[in-house]
Parts: sequence; structure tokens; C-alpha cells
Amino acid sequence: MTPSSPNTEPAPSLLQIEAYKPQALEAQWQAAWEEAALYATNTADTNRPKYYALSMFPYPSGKLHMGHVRNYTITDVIARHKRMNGYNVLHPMGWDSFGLPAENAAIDKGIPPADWTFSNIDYMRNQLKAMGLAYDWSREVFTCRQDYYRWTQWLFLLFYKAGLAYRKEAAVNWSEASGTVLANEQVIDGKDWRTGEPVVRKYLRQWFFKITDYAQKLLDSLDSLDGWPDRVKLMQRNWIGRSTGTLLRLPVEGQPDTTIDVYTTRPDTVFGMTYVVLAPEHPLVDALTTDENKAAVAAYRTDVASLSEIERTSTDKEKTGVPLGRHIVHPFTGETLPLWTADYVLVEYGTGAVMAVPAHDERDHAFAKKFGLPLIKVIDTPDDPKDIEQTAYTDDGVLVNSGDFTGQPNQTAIQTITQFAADNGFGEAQINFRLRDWLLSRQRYWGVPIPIVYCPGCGEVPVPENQLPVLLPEDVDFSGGQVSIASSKTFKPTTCPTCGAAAERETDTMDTFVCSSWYFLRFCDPHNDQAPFDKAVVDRWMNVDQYVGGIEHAILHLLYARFFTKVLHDQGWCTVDEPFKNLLTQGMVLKDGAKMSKSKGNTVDPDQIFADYGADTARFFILSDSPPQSDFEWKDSAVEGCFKFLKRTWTMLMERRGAIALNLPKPDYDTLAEGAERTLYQAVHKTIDGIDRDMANGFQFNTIISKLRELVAAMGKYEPATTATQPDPVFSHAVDVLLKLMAPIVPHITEALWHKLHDAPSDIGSVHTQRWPEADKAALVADTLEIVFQVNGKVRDKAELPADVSKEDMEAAAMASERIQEYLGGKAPFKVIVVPKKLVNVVIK
RNA sequence: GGGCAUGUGGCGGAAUGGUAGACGCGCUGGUUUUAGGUACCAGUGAGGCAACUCGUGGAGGUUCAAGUCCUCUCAUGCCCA
Repeated sequence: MTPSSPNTEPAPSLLQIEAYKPQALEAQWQAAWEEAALYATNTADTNRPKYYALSMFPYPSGKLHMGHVRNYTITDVIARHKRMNGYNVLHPMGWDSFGLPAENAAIDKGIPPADWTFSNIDYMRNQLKAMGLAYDWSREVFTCRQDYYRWTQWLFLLFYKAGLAYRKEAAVNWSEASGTVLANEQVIDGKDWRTGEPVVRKYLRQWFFKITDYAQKLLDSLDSLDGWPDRVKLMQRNWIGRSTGTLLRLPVEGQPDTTIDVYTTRPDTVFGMTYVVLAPEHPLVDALTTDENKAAVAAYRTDVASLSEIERTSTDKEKTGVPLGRHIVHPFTGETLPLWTADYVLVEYGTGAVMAVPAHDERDHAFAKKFGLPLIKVIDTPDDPKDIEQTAYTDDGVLVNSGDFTGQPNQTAIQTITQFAADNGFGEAQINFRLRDWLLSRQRYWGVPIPIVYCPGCGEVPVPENQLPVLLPEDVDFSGGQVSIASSKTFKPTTCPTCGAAAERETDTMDTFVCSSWYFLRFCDPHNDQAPFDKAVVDRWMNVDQYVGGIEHAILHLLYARFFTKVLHDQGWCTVDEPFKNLLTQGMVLKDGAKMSKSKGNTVDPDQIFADYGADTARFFILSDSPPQSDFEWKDSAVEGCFKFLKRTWTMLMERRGAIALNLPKPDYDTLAEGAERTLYQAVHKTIDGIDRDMANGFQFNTIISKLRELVAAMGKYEPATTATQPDPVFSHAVDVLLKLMAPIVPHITEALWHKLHDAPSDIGSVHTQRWPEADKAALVADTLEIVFQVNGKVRDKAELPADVSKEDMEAAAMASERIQEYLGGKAPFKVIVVPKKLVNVVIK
């Protein structure tokens, strides 16, 4: 690739050209940027519009993996692009640094959790710096440090005072593997989300956040999140699980003062109820079991206690249950129906009791068949009567066997039956949510201590704000395996903040998802020691304009963070009530078709890629082949290809450095005559325009990169009008634009070239502080267009026509085509469709 | 079982209803005093000497024109059961 033709002077020897050596160059520029504090954000600067770009901060597990590289590169390119477009950009990074692996390391290796955590952080911070990420490191936060967690405790107390944090005895998910309880969201398919080990049910007194108070708000404002992927919103909608149904109070036979509340979404089937089931844990089971059934019920409840939720509710599982020996009175018919307890009913959902309609519910059907309970068909389709003996009929129809309601369409009967129950005082319409309160206590050491004291006289007492933080004790013994703060001799005994009497501290710590539910607020004002953050600063910087992270947090973190933001909004701490305006969920990084994992042995170590090719190649490659939302297949040969591209670009520009001057005025498109210069100028501006559109349209980095490759190829083919001594204005302009367009993706090589190709490097500043190029609209209109001539929709000929050709001239040109005439065979066309600037379709019969 | 998403060359993937396969990987051929795994040039959906025909999981449909819109169907993945 030489600028002059082979017949003239030979090109400068390759020996004279500095080779592309990314490792040294990258370290050099990283140091220079840090020295110049190039990426520090002045949050008080109001001259420019703000832009807050955020990656989900990592757990410091030890080393970065390729998923991190992908995540942070995406956000970094967005942040750099916005900065070049005139925004004051906030792009911080921190550490979600409480959590179980640190304890396990302490147990296995005898290293204190803090030491293990901070040494991992130091290693990973260096890796992030080696990637050339434009973070404002002065804002780094650590959730495990007391300057952060004192405010996590403070927020807990804010919730407590607002009645949104409370303690109750409940059936909870106990993970034996993690030695702690877990929130519902953290149990996936009956297993611990982190370890994949089974979860069992236990009854424990635990702390909860009252997220159910916000169920409706969390659901409603999903509609306003236009910048979120639909599937994430749908998953949250399903998780919140709002249903409208009917609550019925069923009187117990012989005990008119006792009623059993059942919740149903199918009140239209109420006449088909043939028995009622209580969850084994239902508080009325004991009271309602007759003496002769006591033993069987007790035995059954013991059996059930060991089963997980997934085992209990699996449709494959053989139904089990025992009768209580008691009956209820059907409020519509007056008949008596038996009460049972069975494990397919869960105490946490609805009222913990269901009216069983075996003819119209599959689970009830299976149960009734097994225990010989009767079926009554109450919904049918007259044209096509249903047989409910074999399977339950769950679809719509008309009511039968339903007293006064017989003949009504079932959708109508849902209303009329509910109304009847309400009018007669034994029921009403009710909205129910699947969402449960957020269980936040963890019986673990490495977390935020819950700031509560138990006093024999005063009871549960919150630690006063001025006594925060409640410090995590260090005198705990890790040698025994299981660790909690309770093993500290100094931590638990204390005095009551209210009465001064001897008291005990709560020894549970908080779920780490509490820490990550507000870190995006802290980043706005990370060093505040008077409050978690200043409202004015947060109001200026929130919400996060672009949040980027993995789809695995679709429910967990993203739901909790929304909840926290809404509570803080309602408590007057911030104006926004949603934290993340736009959300990008990036796909996984795969190798050999599977997610990279140590157990599969298909991991690629980022350090190795940085060492072999440099960070720019890694960044370029990880964005190149797939759109950010899709999974990305790692291919070693493709990495090599990206490196070669950067090297080729470097070499081409360095060879032609004599023809390049970066301080020339932009060429005037109007004065460029037909020819290579005009064509190159058009290619440059078409590239700017295309990349602008790809950025605006969901950050399609893969197509952006293909456009950059095309531009470099076009520049390579172009022969600068002057050789090594005089600058070529159009080529120089192309270089200027190319470096700016590539700068967000490959920040080091572009910065190096930006300085090397400039005559006076000292006064041009960084390429990263340049203004993003603007597409010259005039150059986007090609001088001529290739117009396609079709016959019956199939391409038969093409012609180069002037860009401003009229529809009539297009049609005339098509009809003049010999090829088209051959197809016409002398006949007149049936119809001619002309699409301006595109094609002519000649329709023949 | 329900909901959602995705199906395009050997592979990753491009295509506001308007030339299917951009760009890359791989492969084939060539050039270079290239030691080699380098660099560059050309080619690369299938069939055919060619004209041309076929082709976006499958079957229908709408349209002058469908990868794109509609209906059904199959497969895979994810979420919820």
C-alpha cells in the first residue's frame, strides 16, 4: 500500500516507519491521561448538558473475565462518544465488595475477607486501567468500606422509620450451601441463584423490606421506561404478577365465627367447588383438625417441611394431602364440603388456601381423581360439550349447574358472582400480587450489620444516626467454617440507645443487593460525609442516562434498585423515581458455542489478550462481530484479524504522514471536481452519517466497525494527490475524521496517531477532547445513482442515472433498456412501478 | 403447559417492504529474495460452459415487489409454571 505508483519514486522503506507496538503505546497514553485528569468529571459544571453512563459495578472476584470486558467497553464507547458530542459525562466505577466468596476465601485460605477483597480490587483496578477505560477514578466507591456502608445503614433506618423495614417470622428459603436465607428473587428453580444448590424451607424470624407496598408503582412506571428492552419489562411484570380476582370467606361448619379466606381468579367456577385446601403451614390447620385426624396431619406436615417449593408445585409430582375431618359451608349452595391440607397450596401465595374446582383446574383435577373427590362441571360450551372426567376444562364457556347464574358467559359471571358475594357480605374483588416482601437478613459475616439493638425493656430499637456506622467486628474466627458476627465477643453485647440497659445487637447482615440498590446515587456525590448524597447534586445528575449490564439482573438488581429509588423519591431525597432511563442488556460472551466458564475450560484470559495484542484490539474485537444485545462468539482467528486491521491502518497512515496535515481547513465540497478526491470526501461523510445513525439506533457497534473498515479500505485505495512532501487536503480531512470516529473504540492508537501526524503535537490537545465530526449533508447525496430495472420484481438490468432524475426519465430509461425490451417481447407493459431514486419495476402478464 | 425471543453462506453476522448475504473469519488461486504462521491482489450462497434457475427453518397468504407484514407449523433459547 504505497501512495505513489510503482513507476515513480519508491515508497519510504518500511524500516523508516515506526511499527505499531500497542503495549508500550497504551501504557504511555494511559499515564498521560491520568496525569492530565482527562476523565475527571466536574459535577458542578452546568455549561454543558449532563450525561451519566454506568456499567453495573463488579463483584471483585479476582480477575476480570470477558463478560466484564464487553460490558465496560460498551459503556466506555458510549461515554467517550457523548463527551465528544459536547456532554459533561459522568462515568464512574466502583466495587460491589461485600459477599460470600470473600468469606469462603477466609475459611479456605485463612485470609481475612477484607484483605482478600482489597487485593482483588487492586488487581482488577489495574486491569480496568489497562483497558483504557475513561473512568473518573476519584469517585471510586467500595460498598464494604465504612464510609459507604454507614450510609447503607442510614438508609435501612430511613426505611425502618417509614415502616418499610420490619421483622417477622416466616417460611424462608434456607440455602444450606450458603449457610443463610435468601430472598425469593434469589431462588432460581428451587436452587440458590449463586451456588445452584437446593434451597429448603425454614421458619425463622427475619428482616424484610416492604417492597409489596410498591408493587403497583413498580408495575405502573414500567410503562414509562421507553429506553428499556421489552423483555426485561415483561420479566418484571411477570415477577410482580398482578392479578385481579375475588376473595371469598367460607364459613366453617359448626363454627360460624371462623371463616377461611380463599383467593381465586376464577370466581365464575365457584359452583364447581367440591372441597377446600389449606396449605400445610396455614395457621388454621391446627385449630380445624379433628382429634382423629391430628396424627395424620402432623405426620404429613413433617413430610412436607423438607420439600422445596419447586418440588411441591411441580405438575409432574404425584399429588399428596390429608383431610382435616372438618367441613366448610358453600356460601352459594349451603352444601358442606370437606377441608383438606395439601402441599400444592403454598402459604405465601394469596391467602394460603384455595377453593378447589377439579372440573376446571388441572391441579385440583389431579388431586380429586387421586382421592376420589367429586367433580362438578360448571362451565361448558353448548355446541361442543366438554368431558371433564379425563382433563379439566380451563377455557371460556357458559355457566351450567350454577343456580341463578346458569347461562351466563363465564367472563360475565366473574363480575356477577363477585358482586353477589360482596352484596351478601362474604367476599369482594381483590387485587393480588405475586411479589413477596424482600427478605434482607443474611446469617453471614461479610456484609453490612443491620443497625438494630434488642433491649429487654424497650424491645427492638434502631441505632441512632449519630452512632453510625455500626462497625463490622474483626474479632471473628474463620477456622470453624460457618461464620457470622455472632461469634464476635465484642459485637453483640451493647447498651440500649433508649434506656441504657444492657442489650444485644442484631447479628444478621444485609443482603448485598441492598448495597447495590443505591450506589448509582452515591457516585453523584461520593465523598459526602454528612448524608448519603446531596439532593441537589443527585437531582442534577440522575437518572442514569445509559445503564449497561447483563440480562441476569433483569429481576434481581434492577427491581431492587427501582424500589430504592421510589422510596427515596417518596421520602424527599430525590426528584426522580426511576433510576435508569435507558438500559442495555448485553449478551453473553461464548466460546465454542457455550458460555465461558472455568468448569468448561473455554475461558480466554483478558490479560493474555492485552499482552498479545493490546487493549485496543480487545476493545475493537469485542464490539465487532455481534450487536451488543446478542451473544458474542469469541474466535481467536478473528482477534488476529482485528489486530491486523489496526496495524494496517497504522502503517498506511505512517507511510503517508508527509501527505497529512491535521490543521488544514476542511475542504469545500462544492469545489471538488468529479474524481477520487470528491469520491473520498463523500465516503468520509457517508461514514460519519452512517455511524451517527448506528449510534442513535441502539449502539450497533458491529456495523459501525464494518463502516470504519470500509472507510480505511477506501482511504487505502486513494492515492494522495501529493507525495511525501506536501499535504493532501482531502486525504488529511479523511484522516482527521477517521481518528475522531475511531477514538471512542480504540482510544490509544488514535491518540498516538493524532499526535504523531500533527506538525505541532503540543498544542492540539487530546483526540478525546475533540468535537465529534459532523456529516456534510451535501456530500451524502451521490452525484449519480444506480437504478435497478426489474421485470415482475426480478432484477434484469441496471443503469447509472443522475441523482436528480425524474420519475418519467427513470421509466423512459427502463423502457429503453434492451434487456427489458427482450422480456417485453414487443408487448406493452401491464403496469410500471417507479420508486424514485431506487428502481423501476415493469409488470407484464 | 403459558409467555417472550431467535431461526439468513462453512462460521460470526448485514439488509427504512425495493439489487439478499455489507463487514469480518475461514477457504481457493496468485504476487512478493515471504526462512516460517507475514504482507498484498483476486475469487468465494447452490446448480450450470453459458444464458439462466434456485435460495433467508417449513407451509400458506397479502403485495407490482416479502428475510422484512399476516396465518399456521417446526426447532432452539430464555423467563414463568
